[in-house]
Amino acid sequence: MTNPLVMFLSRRDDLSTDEIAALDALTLNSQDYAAGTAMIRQGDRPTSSILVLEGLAARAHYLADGKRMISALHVPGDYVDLHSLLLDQMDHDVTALTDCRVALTAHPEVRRVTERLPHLGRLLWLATTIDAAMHRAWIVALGRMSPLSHMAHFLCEMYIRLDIVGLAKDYSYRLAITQIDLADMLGLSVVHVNRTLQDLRATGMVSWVGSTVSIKDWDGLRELAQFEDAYLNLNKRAR
Amino acid sequence: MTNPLVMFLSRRDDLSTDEIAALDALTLNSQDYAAGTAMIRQGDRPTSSILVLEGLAARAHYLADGKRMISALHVPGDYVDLHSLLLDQMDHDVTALTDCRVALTAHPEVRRVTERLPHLGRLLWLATTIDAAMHRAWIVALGRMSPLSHMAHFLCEMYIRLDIVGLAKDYSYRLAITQIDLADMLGLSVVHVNRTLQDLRATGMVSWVGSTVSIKDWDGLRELAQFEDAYLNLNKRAR
DNA sequence: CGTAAGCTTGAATAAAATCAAGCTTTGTGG
DNA sequence: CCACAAAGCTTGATTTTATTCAAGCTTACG
Repeated sequence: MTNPLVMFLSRRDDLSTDEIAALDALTLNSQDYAAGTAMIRQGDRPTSSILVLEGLAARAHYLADGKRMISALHVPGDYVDLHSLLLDQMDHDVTALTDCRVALTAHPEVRRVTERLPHLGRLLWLATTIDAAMHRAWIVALGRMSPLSHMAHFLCEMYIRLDIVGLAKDYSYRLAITQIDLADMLGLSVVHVNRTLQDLRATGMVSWVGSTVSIKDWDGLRELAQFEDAYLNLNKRAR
Repeated sequence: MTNPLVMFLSRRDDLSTDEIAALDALTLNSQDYAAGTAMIRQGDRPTSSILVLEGLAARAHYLADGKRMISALHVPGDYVDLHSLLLDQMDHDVTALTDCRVALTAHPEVRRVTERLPHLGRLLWLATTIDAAMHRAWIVALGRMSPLSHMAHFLCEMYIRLDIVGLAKDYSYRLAITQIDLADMLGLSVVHVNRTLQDLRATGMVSWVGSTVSIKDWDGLRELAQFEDAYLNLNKRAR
C-alpha cells in the first residue's frame, strides 16, 4: 500500500529516497475514527499532526444558531492539521465524514524532519499553501458562482485530488457524503442542493449513484465549472 | 518608521535581533503601485515576493462572464505572494485597491533566509497559515452568515489586523475601499451591500464616513459577527 | 420487518439580484 | 473659481433565486 502523502508530494516535485523514508516514518502510528466522530475539536491544542490515510474528513465550523459550515474536505494524503504545528489553538472541528484511518505524528518529530531535510520542509509548506489555494477557489465559488457551477467545480476538484492519490479511475470515484454535508460545503440549504443535483444530473455530464460519482463529460463539466486546475499546482518542478 | 512585518510577526512570537535584521534586509527595495493597478497578474510566475508596506491590496479572481471576486484583502505587514516562492503560477491577480508601497525580495534571498534562520522560516510559514485561517473564516461567513453579520465580521477582522500593525486608534481606522470592492469581497450585489451598510449603520455600532471606520460598540459588533479572534493567532508564544 | 437516516417533492415565504434612475462627491480643466 | 464629468452612492420597483415548511418516499440495516 503506497503512502498517499508520498503520492501527493511526488506529483509536485521529485523526492529523494531519504525524503521518502522520512515521510514513511511519519506515518507509522495509525488510528481509526468512525464516520461522524471528531478527530480534533475546536479549542484543542493538538500536540501531533494528523494525516488522512483513508476516508474523508471535513473542517467543520459551528455557528451560534447551530448552523454548520464545512470549509474544507480532506482526502487521503492530506494533512488536516499540519499547521497546528505552528498555530495556537484549533478554531474549528475536524470530523470524519466517512470511516477514516489516519496517521499521527508528534509535533517535535515533524519539526525535526523539516529542519533536517529543508527541501522536504518546503514541500510540507507547499502542502499548506495548496490548502490555502483551495480555500480561495472555494471562496470564489461561494461568492460568485451559481449553485450549479459551484457543484460542478466541487466535483472537478474532487476528481483531480482523488486521482492524484490513486483513488479515481475512468473519471469515476467514490464520494460517500450526504447531501447535508454537501449543503454545508456549498453554503446552501439541503432542499436546494437536492434540486441543483437533479439539474446537474439532467445535463448528463455527471452521474452520482449511491456513493459513486462518474463524470461522463469532463470537458463539459470543466466548462460549466470554469474549472482551471492551476491552483492545485500539478506540475512537477524543483521547489 | 517601523517595519510592519516585524510588527506582524513579533505579535505572535519573540524575534531575535538577528531575525529582525534579516527581515529589515528583506524590505530594502520598495516600489509604488497606484490605486487600481495590478501588482501581479494571473498566469505570472513571480521571481520575487511582495510585502505590503502601505495601502491595501486585494486578491482578485475574474470569471468568464466578467464577474469579480476578491478572496483576500491585504494590509501592511502582509506578504501577498510569499507562497509564490513555492507555487507554480499565479491563478489570480493581486491589485492595489488604494495607492500602495510594497517591498520586493527575490525568491532565492527569501529561501536563503529561511534556511539560515529556521525559526524565522517557521514564522513565515506561520504567516501563510494565518492567511489560510482567514480564508476559512471568510468561507464560513460567505456560506452561513447573513450579509449583516458578514459585514460586521469583516469590519472586526480589519480592526484587529490593522491594529496589530499600528494602523488603528480608538477603534477607528482608515478603510479607503468602495462599495463595489466590498460587494466583491462579500459575494453580494452593490445594491445589497449599500442597503446592508445602512442597516449596519442603523444599529449604531459602526460609523463609516468617507474612508474612516469607527467602531462605536465593539462588544455588540463582535456578537453580531460572532467574531472570535482565535483564528488570527494573536498569542505570543514560541513557535 | 420496522425504523432511522437520508432523499425528494410541492407550496409558501423570504432574501437577494437586477433594472433603471437620480443623487452626491470628487477631481479636473477652462 | 466655477462647470462639468466621472465615479461612486442611494433609492424604488420588479424579477429571480433560495429558504423554509411540511410531507411523503426510499433505502440500508439491525
